[in-house]
Amino acid sequence: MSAAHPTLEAVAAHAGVSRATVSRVVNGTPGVRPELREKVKRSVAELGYVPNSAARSLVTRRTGAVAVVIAEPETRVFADPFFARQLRGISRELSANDLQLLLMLVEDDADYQRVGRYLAGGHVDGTLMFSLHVNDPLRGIAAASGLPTVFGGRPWWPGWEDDASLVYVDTDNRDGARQAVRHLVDRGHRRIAVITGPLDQTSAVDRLAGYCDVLDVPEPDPALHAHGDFTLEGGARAMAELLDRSPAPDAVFAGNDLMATGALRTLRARGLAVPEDVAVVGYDDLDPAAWSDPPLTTVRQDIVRMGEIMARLLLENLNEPEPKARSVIIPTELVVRASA
Amino acid sequence: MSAAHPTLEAVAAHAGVSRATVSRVVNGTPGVRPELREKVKRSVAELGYVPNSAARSLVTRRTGAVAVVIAEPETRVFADPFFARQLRGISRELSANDLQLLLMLVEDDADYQRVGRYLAGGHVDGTLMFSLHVNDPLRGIAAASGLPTVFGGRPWWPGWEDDASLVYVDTDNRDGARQAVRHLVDRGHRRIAVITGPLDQTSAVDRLAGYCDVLDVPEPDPALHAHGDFTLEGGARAMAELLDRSPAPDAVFAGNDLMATGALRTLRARGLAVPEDVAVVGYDDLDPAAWSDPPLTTVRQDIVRMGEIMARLLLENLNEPEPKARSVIIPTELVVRASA
DNA sequence: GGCGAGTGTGAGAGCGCTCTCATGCCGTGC
DNA sequence: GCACGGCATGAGAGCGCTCTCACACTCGCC
Repeated sequence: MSAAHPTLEAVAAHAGVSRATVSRVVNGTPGVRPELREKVKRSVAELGYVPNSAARSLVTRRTGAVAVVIAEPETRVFADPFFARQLRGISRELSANDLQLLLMLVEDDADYQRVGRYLAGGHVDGTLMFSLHVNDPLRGIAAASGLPTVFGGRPWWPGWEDDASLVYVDTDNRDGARQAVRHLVDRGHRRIAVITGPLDQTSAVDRLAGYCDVLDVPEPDPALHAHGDFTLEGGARAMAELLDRSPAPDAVFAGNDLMATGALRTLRARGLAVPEDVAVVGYDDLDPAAWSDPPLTTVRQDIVRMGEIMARLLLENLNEPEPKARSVIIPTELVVRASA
Repeated sequence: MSAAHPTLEAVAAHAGVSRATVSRVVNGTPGVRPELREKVKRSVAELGYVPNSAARSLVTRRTGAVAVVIAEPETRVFADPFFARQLRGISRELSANDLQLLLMLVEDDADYQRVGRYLAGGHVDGTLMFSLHVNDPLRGIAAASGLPTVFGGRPWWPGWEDDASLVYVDTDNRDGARQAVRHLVDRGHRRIAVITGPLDQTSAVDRLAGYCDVLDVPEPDPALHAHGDFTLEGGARAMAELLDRSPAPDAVFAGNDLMATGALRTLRARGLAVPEDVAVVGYDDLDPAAWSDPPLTTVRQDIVRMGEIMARLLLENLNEPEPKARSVIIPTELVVRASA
């Protein structure tokens, strides 16, 4: 509990130099004689000096903080460790660059307004935004704030492709789906069905597109397409629907592991063997995928890395006034287990 | 992209009053004629004035930010939506009070140092800390920072019970376990086994204590006690161990849902019926508990609320120089499903 | 030996705000 | 009619820092 917080002034007096010199040493600005530099450093250590960030950012116009805005429905945030992983990656990268992570969870309209005001108030240097909503206000909020922004997940609003200043990071959902479906094709499956997630989310849409790519169709055969909602129950229900059609599919690509697990449940209930009667592939490779019975063949995406890259892109934009960072798509990888 | 950020000065000029008056209006300080107050408010709105927090906190010595420090092994943070929920609760409460949430994830020793320096630097008004580690450095870091601090989860270090200034929030693990085991007893089970989590975590220890309470023993019967690690595999293994002893248990209380699910798997593999041959109770009531086969009887804890209460206690300590907030234990609730 | 270039250091202004204190105005009471 | 208390307002200092600019000093060169 040293004597409160010493100021620059105090350190300067202690070291017998001017405030300016101490400032230079503290900030690593060149142009200070090495011996003086050492002396100042000793004083800093001795007094336990820590710069006052408020005073600093008052003059530098830099806050040293980045806002992470998450506008997701509860379900999604809680359903999987997605955000925990993402935050881990972001946190790593930011703290390596001495930036603070300000977390803003938005739930209702009032939150959007609060976030908007806060960002416009210049309390942070940049933002990282997460949202799946088709036409989320975050896009406008980010623009209005004038802050460098990186989006998590491919955005989806009218004309986004033409917005050259837009930077986002996403995993390669489309290619992941391609790998999954190609695997099924390679195993000799002919009637490959698809259970899609909510088609107002880019991840679900892109995975469906990958499925179509491999089968070389513009749209899925309605007989082989069932709609799920990324939940286990939805997957179970969709699988039941598919089985009730004839001829029944001999393989299923589910939009995520949860739905794949639901499908497995339905198959077991009907006495069908996996993968002999029906092969199943999931998506995400969350822990439960390996625990399912049989263990799930699925697509893995590196979420921690996605967070790191988002932070890194933002850092680039922070330092260059002219944003030159471009969006990044993170590759995905098929993990083959017993279910297909 | 309005004309940069107007200052107090600008608003004052626009409204034809002094800086001091604008400040009074912005901060809601009484003693301004209503009509003047209105006029100033109009100017604020018109110019889109937002106070500069750096300048403000430079003079008030308040930062308007709270650090949330999470020092948890990856596994734990990712294994369940615990922290997402927790953060949701904290975030709600903080933003309702116009406080920012600064998230600090600590992974290695360097992180501890960084956090220590940061907190000691007075960049935040208070901290919320999470750690399960027996002797986590966070305790010392919190003390050294001199900041109001609330811990998440019962702390566990020598002499913590005598530390009157300590404030923590936890769920009532012990009573939750009591409810679970009492339920098994009430159903007529006689040989009730327990699968514990890692006994260097308070939650695992407290749940074991609740088990002992109901059975009225100082320690679990070694024949009925197996060690797990809060993972599915661990639960499966522990269940196998228990079944290999004789006489085998007719019920199992697992320290969490993951281990309970593992136990179910082993039981199914051995052709035993649940709950007829062996009843199973879990703990946590995460989503997968309801999806298991059969659905898990388990203990629910209100994690969002835990976060809210942590934030609320911190707020009290922030405003009262003399900490008077006391720790809070959140009640738990048994959820009866098919497994017991 | 004098001059310019180069380098290291200090003085001082000012970032935007809060808050104390002085000032001015009104109404009340004798 | 004058003194006084109370209330609304403004002037100004100062929070701790950065950064520009002026100054001092050293060196090399003609």
